[in-house]
Amino acid sequence: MAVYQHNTRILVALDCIIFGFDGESLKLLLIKRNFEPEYGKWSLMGGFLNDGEDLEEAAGRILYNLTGLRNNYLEQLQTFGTVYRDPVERTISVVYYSLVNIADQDVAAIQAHNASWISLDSKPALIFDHDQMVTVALQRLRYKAALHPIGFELLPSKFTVPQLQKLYEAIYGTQLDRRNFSRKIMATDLLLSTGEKDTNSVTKKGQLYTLNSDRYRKYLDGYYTFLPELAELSGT
Amino acid sequence: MAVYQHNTRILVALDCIIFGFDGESLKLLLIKRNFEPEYGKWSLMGGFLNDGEDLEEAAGRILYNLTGLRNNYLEQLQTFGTVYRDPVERTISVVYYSLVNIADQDVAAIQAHNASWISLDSKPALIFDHDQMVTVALQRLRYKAALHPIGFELLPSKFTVPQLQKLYEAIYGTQLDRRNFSRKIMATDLLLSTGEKDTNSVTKKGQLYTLNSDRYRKYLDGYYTFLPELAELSGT
DNA sequence: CAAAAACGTGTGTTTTTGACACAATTCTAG
DNA sequence: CTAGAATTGTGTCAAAAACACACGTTTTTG
Repeated sequence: MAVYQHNTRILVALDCIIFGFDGESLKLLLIKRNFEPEYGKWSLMGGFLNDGEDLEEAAGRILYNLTGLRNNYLEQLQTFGTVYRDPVERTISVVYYSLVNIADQDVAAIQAHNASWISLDSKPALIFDHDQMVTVALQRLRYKAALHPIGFELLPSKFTVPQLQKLYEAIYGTQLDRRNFSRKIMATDLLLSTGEKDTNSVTKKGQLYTLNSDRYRKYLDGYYTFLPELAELSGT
Repeated sequence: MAVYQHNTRILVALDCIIFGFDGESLKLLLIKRNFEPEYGKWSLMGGFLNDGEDLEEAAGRILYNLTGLRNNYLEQLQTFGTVYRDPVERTISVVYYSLVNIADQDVAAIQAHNASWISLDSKPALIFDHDQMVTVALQRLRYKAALHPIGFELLPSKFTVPQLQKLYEAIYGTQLDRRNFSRKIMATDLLLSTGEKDTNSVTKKGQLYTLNSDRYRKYLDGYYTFLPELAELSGT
């Protein structure tokens, strides 16, 4: 087999940023490392690209190992490649982010990896450039969720409108008007009524909806400003 | 120096998608290869990541070699990493896209690389997965240009509103209403009047504006729907 | 059974969009 | 040197969307 001459081959890692939502706050699945390097510190879940493995496939494998979940929302975020980002050896890292329904997790797999769900508010410092990765991922999540209905990926298959609103409020760290939010979401025709009510609620039980997946796919292609009030320019 | 054991090191390439605008149509700077592999075929400008070189730095180097330009708009698009994308040897490619003012190019450097500006409409087939890269880049450009004022990067420092409109029409392949477009752009306060007029125009000479760079930077952070009519869902 | 908490729907005002009219500038043809 | 064609600049108005609030309903708790 022919090869390219005179060019350095380097390590290719993958890191996964795994978002979840517990009904109150946005969470990350992080690992307290019980292995080297950086034993004892917190990091993202990661691994190396194998021979004969596509990038997307490798990201899926890493996600599956940790959560037991397949077919989640998984999107390439960005590749990080400054020279000394990994002090052990030069390594570039292709970072993916994933949105999972926290209820579907494989608790045993998570414990086996010494991982836990941490609120973004109380996130510890992470190794290498993983903090920067999380920052970029959160930006991307905010960006995409304002224009595409990907928030549903973080909710159970049946959910109420107020739950969805709490999710958006957690993602953006703001308060939204309940009535306008409801009208906006309903206008998309993305929700299918199940007729059931949320039995977990303490007070009035909200109506449970499921996602209209045909319409969902269409909304992923185009874009729709779900939350115009979030478009505000940061500097003004 | 410690190293990670048992993991394959692979080649990391970079490819650059270089967009330009000639006043009529959106163009790509493509290379007719006079070197192996795939001698004689068309491809993107690319290269390999060097030791001691950041990814962003490498992309900038490749762009500079071809165009003689630095400090252009340069953004990482995505990393392509299916196993057999390069038949010579497994290689992942970190792809960047760049927006350049076509008037600033270094003609000698471009000729030396056997490159030319090709309209997107008449783009030849490219090697490997470069066609797919271009498709993704165009999607990204359309996405970003609808929400951030990055179109200006493709224009000369002084430009008229009709020129800007022609650019948007080329990016999206549609016709826009002149009067509504003007109102929308003016409302952003992004344009600074120079008092001069466009002497190249054949008929009525339009007013030349420059970009208000302070406001420009703010618009890059947040988002603003420059062209709401482009939000239409592809499937409906 | 009264109060508190959360849910669901409605209404009016303001802002933005989208469609279109008209006047002004500049070159060219006769 | 003037009429007409092409293009640029500004304005108007109706419809749609966004925004700010009001009110009634459901359910648990004390």
